[in-house]
Amino acid sequence: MAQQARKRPNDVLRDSEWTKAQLLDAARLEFSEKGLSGARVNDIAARASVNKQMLYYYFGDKEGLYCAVLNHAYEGIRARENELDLAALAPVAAMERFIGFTFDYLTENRYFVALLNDENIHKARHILDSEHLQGLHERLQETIGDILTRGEREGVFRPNVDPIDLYISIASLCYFYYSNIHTLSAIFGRDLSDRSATHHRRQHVIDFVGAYLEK
Amino acid sequence: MAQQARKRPNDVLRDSEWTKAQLLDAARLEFSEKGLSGARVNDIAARASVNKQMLYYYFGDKEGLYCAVLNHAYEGIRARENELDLAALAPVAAMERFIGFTFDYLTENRYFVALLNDENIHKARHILDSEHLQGLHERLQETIGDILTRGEREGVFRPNVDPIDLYISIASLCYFYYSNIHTLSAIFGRDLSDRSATHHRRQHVIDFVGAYLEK
Amino acid sequence: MAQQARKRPNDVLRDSEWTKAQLLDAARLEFSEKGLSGARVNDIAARASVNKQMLYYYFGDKEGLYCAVLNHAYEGIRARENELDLAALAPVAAMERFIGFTFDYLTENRYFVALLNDENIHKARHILDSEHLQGLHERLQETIGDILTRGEREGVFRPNVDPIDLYISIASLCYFYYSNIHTLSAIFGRDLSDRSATHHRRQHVIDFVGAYLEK
Amino acid sequence: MAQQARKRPNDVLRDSEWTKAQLLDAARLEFSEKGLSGARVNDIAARASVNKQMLYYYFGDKEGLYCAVLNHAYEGIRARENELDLAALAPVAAMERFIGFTFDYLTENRYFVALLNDENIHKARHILDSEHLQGLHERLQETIGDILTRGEREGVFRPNVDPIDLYISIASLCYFYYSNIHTLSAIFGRDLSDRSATHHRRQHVIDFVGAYLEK
DNA sequence: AATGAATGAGTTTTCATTCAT
DNA sequence: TATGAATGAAAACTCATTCAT
Repeated sequence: MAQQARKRPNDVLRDSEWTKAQLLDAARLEFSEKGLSGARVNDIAARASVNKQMLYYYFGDKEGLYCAVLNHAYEGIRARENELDLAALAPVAAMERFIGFTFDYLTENRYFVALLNDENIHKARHILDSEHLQGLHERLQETIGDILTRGEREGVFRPNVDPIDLYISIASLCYFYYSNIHTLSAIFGRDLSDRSATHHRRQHVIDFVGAYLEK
Repeated sequence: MAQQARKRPNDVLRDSEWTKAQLLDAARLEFSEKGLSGARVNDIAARASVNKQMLYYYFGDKEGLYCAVLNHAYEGIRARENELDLAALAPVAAMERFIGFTFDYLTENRYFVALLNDENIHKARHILDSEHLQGLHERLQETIGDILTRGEREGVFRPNVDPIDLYISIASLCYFYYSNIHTLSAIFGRDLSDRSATHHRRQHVIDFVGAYLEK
Repeated sequence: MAQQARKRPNDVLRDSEWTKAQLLDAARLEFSEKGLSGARVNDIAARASVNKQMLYYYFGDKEGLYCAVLNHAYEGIRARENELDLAALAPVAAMERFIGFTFDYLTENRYFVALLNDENIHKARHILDSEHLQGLHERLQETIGDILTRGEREGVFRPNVDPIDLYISIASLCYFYYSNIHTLSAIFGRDLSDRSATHHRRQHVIDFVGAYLEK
Repeated sequence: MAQQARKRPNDVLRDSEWTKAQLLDAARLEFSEKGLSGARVNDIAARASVNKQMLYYYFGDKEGLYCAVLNHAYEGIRARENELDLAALAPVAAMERFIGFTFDYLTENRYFVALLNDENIHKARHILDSEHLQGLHERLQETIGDILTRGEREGVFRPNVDPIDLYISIASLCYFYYSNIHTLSAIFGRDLSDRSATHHRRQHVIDFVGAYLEK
C-alpha cells in the first residue's frame, strides 16, 4: 500500500511486477484525489517513477488502469475483513468488531471512499460484470448473516434482520461521514477530520447500530 | 427542476434571466452526470440551447457555474425542508416526517447526491467560505434540536442526543444508499433502483433511526 | 487548386468557408504526398495557415478530412469531364478528346493518382456507400456509352463494346503510367516524367485504344 | 509465398533463416495491407511469431525490412516470368502466354500490386539505385523485344513497337484493374473481385492488346 | 445580449527503437 | 540468437477560453 522504495530492487520482484505495482499505487492516489476524468496519466507515471508508456503496456489505457485500481481496492478491504475471524467471537462482540473495523479501515484508507465516490459518478461502469467482485461479496454476506443468526438464536439480536440491509446501514454510517466530510465540515463550520471528532463518530455508530440490533 | 420550456418566453425583457436559468439547469444535469472535470462546457451550452459565450458572460468560467449550481442545489433542499412545518408536529411524527422527506427528496433528486459526491472529491473547495450556506444550515440544526428537545421532555426520545450527530446519521442512511447505489447494485448483484427496493429501504431507515431514539 | 493568398480576404469568402477551403487544399497535398497514415495533421494545419483545431471543428478528425478530400477530388475530375461537350463531337473525335483529357488531367493533377492509390490501399473504405459518387459515375458511363453507340451506328467502332470495360482500359493506360511512374523509372532506368516521355505516352495511348475500337 | 509452418523446424542450425523468412513473410502481408507508414513493427513481429528485436537484428529497421520485402517481391515475379520459356513459342502464342501470366500472377498475388502502389507513394525511394533490380528488368525487355521482332518478321505483328511501351501498356491493363479494384467497385457499384468479373477482364485485356499488335 | 470563429495549451495515446540479460 | 522490459519523441485529439462583430 505504502509507496515503495524509489529505485526498483533487483531481487525481490521481477521488474515488471514492480512496475505494475508502482503504477497501481500511484494510480490509486491520483484517481482518489482527482477522479477518473480529473486524473492525469502524466502525473500517475511521474508518481510511479515509471515511463508513461508502461501504463499503456500493462493496463491498456487510463480506464483499464482505473478498473485495475478499483478491483485492487475492493480486494484489499475484503481481504482484511476476512482476517477478522468473526466466527470465533460471540455475536455482540463480533458485530462490534466488524463495525469498528469498517470505520477504522475507512479512517485509514480514505482513498477508498473517494474511489467509490467517483466510480458511482460513472454508474459503476468499471466494475460491472465483475464476477470476481460478486464472489468476494457473497462471502461478506455470509459472514454477517452468520453473526445475525447466532445473535438471534442467543436472544441478543432482534430477529429477521436482512444481512444486506444491515450491511448497507453500517456502511452508510461509516462511509458517509468520510465521503461527505468536506461538505459537512463546510456547512456546519466544524472540522470533522480531527481525531476527537472521528473518535466520537466511531462510538456513535457502534451505539446506533447496537440500539437497532438489541431492540 | 424540470427542463424548462424549449423556446424562450415572449416576455423579451427577461431574456437574460431565461438564459441564466437555462444554463443553471443544463449545468446541474451535466455536472451531476459527469462531475466537474468530466463535464464539458460545450455540452452544457448545447443542452441549454444557448451560445457558449453566454456561460462566460454570466458565470465567469466553468468553476463559477459549478459554484452557482452547488449553491442553488443546497438552497433547493433547505427551502423544501423549511416548508415541512415540523414545529407543528409531535416529536415522533416530526422526526418521521423529516426522515421521510430526506429520503424522498433524494429519491426524486438524484442529481443532488451526485453533485455532493463530486464536490467532496474536490474537498468542498467550491462551497468553502460560503457564509450564506452556513446560515442555511444553522436553521437546520435548530429545527432538529427543537424536535429532540421536545421529544426528550416528553419522554419519547433518549436524552442528550446531539442534533448534528443525529442529522449526519439520518443523512448517512438516506444518502449513502443513493450515492453508492451503482456499486452496491454491482457487488450484490441486485438492482437497488427499483421501486420496491427503495420503498423497503425507506422503511428500514425510519425503523433504524427510531430504534435509536426510542431506546 | 493553387494555394490561396496567405491572408484571408475579408470580402470574398466568409471566414469559415475560407478556412475549410484552405484545409481541403492543404490536406489534398499532404495526403497525396504521404498517404493517410503518413500525413500529419500538424503539417496540414501549418500548410493551411490555420489553427489545428479548426480541422477537427470542421471535419471531425483526420479521416473525416480524408473523406472530404477524396470526394472533392472525384468531383473535380468529373466536373471537368462534363465540360468537354463530347455529345457535340463525332464519335472518333469525341473518343480522342476523352482519352486526351483523361491523360492530360492526370498529367496536371498528379495528386489525384496518388490519392486514389492510397485509398485503394485502404480498400476504398472512405468512399464506400457514397451514393453521391455513384451518381457522378452513372453520368460518366452514359457519356461513354453514347459515344460508343453512335460510333457503332456509324460503322466506325466495333460493336458491343461495354462502356465500363472500355473506361477501365482507358483509365488503365493513362493512370498506371503515372501511378507507377517512379517504380517504372527506377526499374527501366529512364525518367518517365519528362515532357517528351509523357507526350510520347499520350500518343501511344490514343493509338492503342484507337486500334481496339476501329478493329 | 504461402504462410510457412507455424513451428520452427527441428533443424536447429537453420533457426536464423527461419526467423528471417518468417519476418519477410509477415512483413509482406503487413506492408501490402497497410503500407509502409500504416504498418506496425509490433504486428509484423507478432504475425511472424518472432521477437520484435529480431527484426532490428536482421533488417536494421522498419525501412530496411520494407526494402527487403520489395526486392523479394520483384524477384518473385521476374523469376516466374523466366520460367515461361516464351522463346520456344510462336510470337502470337508467346504474347498471349505473357499477358495471361501477367494477369494471373496479379490475380494470385494481390499483395504485389498493393506493395508497388505504396512504394510509388514514396516515389520509389526504396528501390532506387538497385542495380540488381535494373538487371532483372533488362532481361524482361529482351524477352519482349524478341517476341516483337519475331512477330514483325513473320508479319503477324505491326512493326516498330517499342518493348517498353508495350510492356507498360500490358502492365497497365492488368495491374490497374487490381490496383484500383476497390475504388472502381465502389464508384461503379459492382464487385470486380469475383471470379466471373476477373475472368471477363482477362479476356478483354488479351483482346485489347491483340487488336493493337495485329493491326 | 448574443453569435460563430478561432486559439493554444494540454491530454491521451502511439510507435519505432534500444537496453539489459 | 533471442527475450521481455523500457524509452522518448511525436502523433492525434480535446477543451476551456477569448476574439471580433
